[in-house]
Amino acid sequence: MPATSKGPDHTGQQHSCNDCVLFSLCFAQDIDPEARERLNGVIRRRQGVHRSAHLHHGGQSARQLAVLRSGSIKAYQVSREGDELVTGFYLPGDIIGLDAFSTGEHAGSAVALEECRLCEIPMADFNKMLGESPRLNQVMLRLLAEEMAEARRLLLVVGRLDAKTRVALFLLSLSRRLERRELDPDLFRLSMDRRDIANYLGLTIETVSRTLSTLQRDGIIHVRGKNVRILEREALAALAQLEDRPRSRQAAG
Amino acid sequence: MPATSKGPDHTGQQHSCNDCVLFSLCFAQDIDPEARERLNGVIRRRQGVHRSAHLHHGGQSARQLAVLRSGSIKAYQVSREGDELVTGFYLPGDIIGLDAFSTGEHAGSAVALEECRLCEIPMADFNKMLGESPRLNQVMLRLLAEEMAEARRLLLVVGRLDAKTRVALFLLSLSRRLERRELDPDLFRLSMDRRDIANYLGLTIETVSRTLSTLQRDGIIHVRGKNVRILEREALAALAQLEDRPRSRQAAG
DNA sequence: CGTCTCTTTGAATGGTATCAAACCCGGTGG
DNA sequence: CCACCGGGTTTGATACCATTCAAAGAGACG
Repeated sequence: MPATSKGPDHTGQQHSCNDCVLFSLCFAQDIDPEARERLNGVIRRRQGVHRSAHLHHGGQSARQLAVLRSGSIKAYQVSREGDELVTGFYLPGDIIGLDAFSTGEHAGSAVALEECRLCEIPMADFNKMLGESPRLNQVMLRLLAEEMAEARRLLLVVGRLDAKTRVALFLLSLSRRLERRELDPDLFRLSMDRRDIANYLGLTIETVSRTLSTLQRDGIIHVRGKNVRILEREALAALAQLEDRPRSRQAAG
Repeated sequence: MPATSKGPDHTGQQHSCNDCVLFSLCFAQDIDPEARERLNGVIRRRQGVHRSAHLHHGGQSARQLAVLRSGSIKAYQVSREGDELVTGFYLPGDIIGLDAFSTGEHAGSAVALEECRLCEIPMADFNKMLGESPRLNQVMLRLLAEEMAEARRLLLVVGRLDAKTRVALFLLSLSRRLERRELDPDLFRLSMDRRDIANYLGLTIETVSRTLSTLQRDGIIHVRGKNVRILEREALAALAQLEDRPRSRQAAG
């Protein structure tokens, strides 16, 4: 039990993963209790990470791994020409910084979309733990493979589906993730702006806006600025799934 | 030194990674000599994998990890609707089956595009080795992170660039990979058909064909069926890089 | 020398980008 | 309190590129 008698999370004061409200979402649940104990010793709780603050930039050598505790974060990469490619959005419980595992340098950047709190694990400590715990390694492999699968899904969405389907999938995906975090899956706030959504989906701002307007006109959702309410989940899911799909042909072989 | 006095690779008879001509490309170069020794004990050399033969199907539980020794392989996933999504092409030295690390089941399928030879490592043996060698784990993490980076690159290509740029990038990428394998980077054969290329790039067969024709008409490449010769690498690279980039380019559905 | 598949080419359609302008909203200062 | 901003968002008109539909050409193989 926590030594502090305060609430388990709102204070940001608890010092053990075991007491964390996010425990069931965090990778810490999957490692041995002893490893978790060690983790507690090296984790730095950080709060007050404000909007537009960067967790890391692409190319930077990775100083730590982070788990998001509250708020939301945008992951993106910058091409040589200077334009941005949004690769994903992190929600509480998500782990940030896996992209540095290949080279030791971050492949992309991560920036807070709103006020955030984090658990940071210094890379040196983490690497030491990796060297000693095969179990932890396997958990990391699994997480990376999952992120991989996510990237592949996005590939399908971005490369092959029409605008309406992309937006529908985006909303549903977000809704599902919120639900897993025991938040309202039908009424939520988009912490990213239209530009980020458009970039993420491989569309333009105007198309995203138009598509949202269309969905609203059809009574499927209600949008007002960043606030979204899903009115007809069925209809949205229908759009996302069997919207007459362009291209994509059958397999050979 | 090999006991057999034949050539190092063409026979497929050598029984040690140390003698393999692909050693410098293979992940085996990165692990401890002892681990490599153990690897040699469990590796199954397999040849005569013919065109259209599957290495594994999506959903199948992973029986082994494989390293491609010769030939080429197509990786793809199948959606519920039955259509195929080509996620990549493997060349000699590439490792196949990392997608099974999250669930133990393959996320996608892999099929030979031509006659292939492989080194197969039974999953049971490999997992045991993983449990004992943190170094091997790290190598796997790195490989997975690299495949991840590759997927992200593809995301950029498929979701945002116009057809000409996509095709140019595809050709250049292939060319570079061949060069690393000490093959001619300017004259090669596409082992995949137009449908696979189109699917991989998120385009239609016709568009790929037309684009290749245009590149030929402009004197940048020479194409005849599956055979490609790069005539003006500079021009091709120019197309791939600073082709006036739309904010996002996506086509009709 | 047919037949099948893959590839190329042509013409028309259509979805999305683009260009442009209005709108909304929070913040600021008069 | 209101006018004035400036950013983000929405809406409209048009252009363009890739898809689609259609058909001819080229290879592989019996």
